Amino acid sequence: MGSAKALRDAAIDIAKLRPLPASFYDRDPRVVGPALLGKIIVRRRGRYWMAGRIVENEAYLGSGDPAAHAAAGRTARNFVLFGPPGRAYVYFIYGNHYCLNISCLPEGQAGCILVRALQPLAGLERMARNRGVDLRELHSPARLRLLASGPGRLCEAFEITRAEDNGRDLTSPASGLWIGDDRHHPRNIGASPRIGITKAGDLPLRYFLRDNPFVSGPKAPRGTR
DNA sequence: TTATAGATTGCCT
DNA sequence: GGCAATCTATAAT
Repeated sequence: MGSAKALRDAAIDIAKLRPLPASFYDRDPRVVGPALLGKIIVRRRGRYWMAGRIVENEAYLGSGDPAAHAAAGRTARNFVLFGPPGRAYVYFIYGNHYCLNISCLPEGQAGCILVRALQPLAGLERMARNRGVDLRELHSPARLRLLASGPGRLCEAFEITRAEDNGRDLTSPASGLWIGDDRHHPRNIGASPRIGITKAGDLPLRYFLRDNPFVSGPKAPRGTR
């Protein structure tokens, strides 16, 4: 199968991956967002594992960003945002979906990156099972986009939940959910307003890889700049 | 191919 | 009680 070959190819790359240190995230989200494009999220579940390249994300600032969950201050829901950098902030939305964020800035300062879309690299069969996608249709580009193109979709594909993953340290492979640097530095980064928010909708804080087919949205990336 | 509504839970006011 | 950093099915073009 082609997907089996893709898994083997990706396995070689994953072995070389080095986890991004906490210092990587200890910066302004507007810096971390573009820097995270091209980086690889790895999920290990026992002897199974999955990996995907970050192709789209959004920056949320602390105070001064009315669209951020941290805008109203620290609560039981968002306390991870005020903790150390490089931790998973997972929240539940619209009664159906989880979304994965990564805390930025030093402890005491809120700010994060919302991961919006991944390009599946390894473990495609398990992602397909998690997402209810027919394994026999994974050769179709349109079907592949259903795996992890969208913040809710990628959490379902990677088995990310608030109960299990909120607060998880993403800088250590031992945690089973971490982000690696393959030293691939993409060019051609686009920016646009953030998706699905009602406040501060004009700020261009959404970052994506231009021309990458796994960026979320009906077809082409909405907005450019 | 695009537009619209419905689902469904938990957080915050 | 209202609403949300979404996704899917269904309808209409």
